[in-house]
Amino acid sequence: MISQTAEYALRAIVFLAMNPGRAHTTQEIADTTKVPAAYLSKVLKSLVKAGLIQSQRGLGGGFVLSKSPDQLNILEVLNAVDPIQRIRTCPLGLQGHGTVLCALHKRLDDATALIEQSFADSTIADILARPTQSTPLYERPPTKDGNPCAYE
Amino acid sequence: MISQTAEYALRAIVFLAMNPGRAHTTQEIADTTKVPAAYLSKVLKSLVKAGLIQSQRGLGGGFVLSKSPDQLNILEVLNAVDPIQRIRTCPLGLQGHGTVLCALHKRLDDATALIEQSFADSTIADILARPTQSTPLYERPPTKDGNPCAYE
DNA sequence: CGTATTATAGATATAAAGGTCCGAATATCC
DNA sequence: GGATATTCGGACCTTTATATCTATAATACG
Repeated sequence: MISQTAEYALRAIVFLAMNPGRAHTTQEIADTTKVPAAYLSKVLKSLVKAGLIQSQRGLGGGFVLSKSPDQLNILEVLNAVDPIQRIRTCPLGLQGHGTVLCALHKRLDDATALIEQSFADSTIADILARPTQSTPLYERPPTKDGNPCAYE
Repeated sequence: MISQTAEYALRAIVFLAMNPGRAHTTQEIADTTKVPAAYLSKVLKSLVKAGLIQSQRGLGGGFVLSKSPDQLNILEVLNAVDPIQRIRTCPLGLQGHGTVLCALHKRLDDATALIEQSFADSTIADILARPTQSTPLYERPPTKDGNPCAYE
């Protein structure tokens, strides 16, 4: 459905949203989200480039969200690493079709639009707020002192 | 959104649905649908294995649909070559989560379900019936005698 | 200033998807 | 039966996605 890279990006964003107040290093995010650290580093770079997170080098450095979780939706995260492609012209390259899609590709693009809208409508804050039996990314609910990484 | 392979499979199925009555060779389908013939051959093999189309070797052979276009939906075609994967267990492998997904993965699976349903609801016949300005796969509308390949 | 810490950049390796090729099997036509 | 057309099965190649590794630049702290 979404690429591995997009999945990793979402995990990182959700982690940062759940742990605000200070910067978090690649290693720290990687450990909790169970993502290969070296690869996560690349993904985070893309997120910085897209302006979704900010980075800080050196001691005490790491990554923080650029904006509040209720102002950030899933679609923005996906588009930063692995853009959802709408079908705008005939994939067969037929001249007569031009920008008017045939029924098949219209149907496929409708589905794409559906997903696009669905992701645009759900913010990261929605995910954090959503009541479920298990906390995102964590084995058990975070501790009161806000340091969930003490677990495991 | 969907893989290249899935796109090719759909083109082939739509082509066969639009040209019933006789078998069509790999080359014939490839030419019209603008798909590399050698690769299409592989895709068609998958469709035969899944039971969506039937093959016939030798002179006059080729491929035909196994069932009527109104009994065949897009989801079946996709699942034959590139199955849509629902998220059933926690991708992080967290024990405490088990089969109950956390909010993030619940959200992603909801989107997957949305697409799955959307594709299950549209049959190949729907696509053929849908009025649009351009005929699926073809530069111009098929001729009266039912031989659209005369074009180009 | 020197050292530890951390992101950044780029080269390289591995796996999966996409694509090609060819010989064998099967069917039709004469 | 022989010639021809066509799928089938598998080996092979190419490109892209995923992942790792190493060196470098920026920052903080003493």
